[in-house]
Amino acid sequence: MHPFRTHTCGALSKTDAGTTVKLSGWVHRKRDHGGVVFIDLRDHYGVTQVVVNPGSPCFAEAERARNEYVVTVTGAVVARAAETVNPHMATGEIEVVADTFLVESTAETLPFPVNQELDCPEETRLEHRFLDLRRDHMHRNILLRSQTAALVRQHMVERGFTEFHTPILTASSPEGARDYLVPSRLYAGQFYALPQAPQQFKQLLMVSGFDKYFQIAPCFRDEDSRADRSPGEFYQIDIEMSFITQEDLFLELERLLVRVFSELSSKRIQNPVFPRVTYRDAMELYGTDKPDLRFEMKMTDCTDLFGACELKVFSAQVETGGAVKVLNAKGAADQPRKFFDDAERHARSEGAKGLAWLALRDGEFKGPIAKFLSEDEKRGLIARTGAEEGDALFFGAGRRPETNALMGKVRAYLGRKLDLIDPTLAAFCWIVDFPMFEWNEDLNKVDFCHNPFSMPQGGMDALLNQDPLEVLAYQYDIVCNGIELSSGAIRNHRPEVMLKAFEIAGYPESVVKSKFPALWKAFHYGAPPHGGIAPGLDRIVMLLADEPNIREVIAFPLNQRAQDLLMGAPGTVEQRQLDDLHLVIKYPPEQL
RNA sequence: GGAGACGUAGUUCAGUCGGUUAGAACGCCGGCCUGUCACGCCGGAGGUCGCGAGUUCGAGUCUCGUCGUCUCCGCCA
Repeated sequence: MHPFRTHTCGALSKTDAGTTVKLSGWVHRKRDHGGVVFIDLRDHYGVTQVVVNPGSPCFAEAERARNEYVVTVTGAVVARAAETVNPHMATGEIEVVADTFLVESTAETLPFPVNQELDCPEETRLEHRFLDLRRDHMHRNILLRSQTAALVRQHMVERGFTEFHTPILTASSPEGARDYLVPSRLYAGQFYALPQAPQQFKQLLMVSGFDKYFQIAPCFRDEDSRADRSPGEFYQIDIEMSFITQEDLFLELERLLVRVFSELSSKRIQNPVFPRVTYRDAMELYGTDKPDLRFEMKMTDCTDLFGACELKVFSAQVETGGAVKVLNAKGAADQPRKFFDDAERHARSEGAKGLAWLALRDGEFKGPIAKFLSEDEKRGLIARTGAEEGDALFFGAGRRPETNALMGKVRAYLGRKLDLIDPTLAAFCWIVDFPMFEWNEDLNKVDFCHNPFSMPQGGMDALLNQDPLEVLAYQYDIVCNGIELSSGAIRNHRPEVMLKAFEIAGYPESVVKSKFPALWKAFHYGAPPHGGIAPGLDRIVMLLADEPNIREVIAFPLNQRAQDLLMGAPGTVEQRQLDDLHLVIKYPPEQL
């Protein structure tokens, strides 16, 4: 038919004037003047203005064109007259005067405009994702994702890492998230599971003597979604190294992230050597293990100031072992009443009964609880929080963990509302020294806090001689701008230490052997000390693109209810397929 | 599983205290227009106000239920 196009719509310039080109693309916009017709033709590379003059034999065909028709045009590149140059357009110095104009395919009325970035319901966008991805914004996000993956690969290979492909059909793992199961045809009643992460495989590779592993690994978890958590599947930059310390791993990952963020975003990295914050400090100062360090505000523990306070909810905390935590919102005293009301409403929506506040104006504390505080208590507050004229203090009181969590939410709210967050910053930090164990309230027993395969700090000695709830692990998180990119750990490569750790959490030797047969066996044949991390690719791209929602950086995401409305997944299958897999469907009562 | 916000034309939205025939912009269809670039001008079509009950003389508007979407909690070692 017709040969492949000779040029693209993004790169023509004055130097091409006089040449004949063949362009193919989508009708981005049409301006029909009756006489002359202008068509902005768009392809993957950009937009070029095509001019169709009334005398042209293809004039009638061009007038037929509508938005998003696919057309092929041949014609001469012509330098525009000075007064018709469009400075807002990369190709604005030229235009293509059409000799031939072929409509390749037509388009129905669009469910949403492609040529402008208008908000429209996400459901509509996902049902027409192929159109949504044509839009400049999404097109750029998906390109950025590709560039990120390419840069990560290049960097890791340059650093001496080897890329692996680990199995997608694997065994169900007993702990962690809910698995996606794949029924076995050959073995009735048995199932594969899609990997929640290649965790055990990468550790086995360390035992196999590959000492620097990486993989941009698909991971599958059957858990509910969030704005920064896609349902079903996501990608991790999975990394594991042998013969390293926690600090070695930190330096390696800092090198990668600093490079990715410097090359692919305009954000300024707050500290190229990421601050280390202990888990305990993170909870006490920021009320979360993923603090947004783009702004400084920390909470102050004022529990002991209020032992004799008239406010029972304050004074009670000293006796009951709870906490009174205070945030100083600098300069917020003059905020309108609505600001404080909204803060309280926000706190209530987070499950708190109330949130107290004081404003320091004209040298005096003002606010609903001011009259209950003694002069000593007020002086103590000023000394403790550094409150000055014009500041506002926010109080939370109750059980320590819940109060920390609540005030963490309030801190995030204040950061947003008071415009304290510098959007041009990338503020990374390491959260270190996670506890090895925690108290499980439901089961009334000691349980693993995070990954049972982490090495306890102090090794066997710590497990034998310390209160289990005091033992820390070589377990860490990497956080950026309040988003957790990954957990990681120096692993426990010693079978006897592993056994002891599981014993403390109440699991006998038989459980370790039966639940984790591969690692258990491998660690008996010379296991190197090793550790790693697996930052989420989707979340990194989300930060690079400055998107609030992870679905904006995934070409074909599931919706919040884990459905793909475009492809129709999940969907029912033929009885024959069920028979092959030895499956009988047991419907819940409401679906019968 | 729980909570909150939202649901009006293809799309984004307005719609007053419950009151006549539910509006605007963009898009779509038709006509006019030879230099626009978010082209312009004229005309037209397009609505089960998510769905179902209820209150009322009268419901887009109030109440209840339900469905859907998003956000959060639970969950995500």
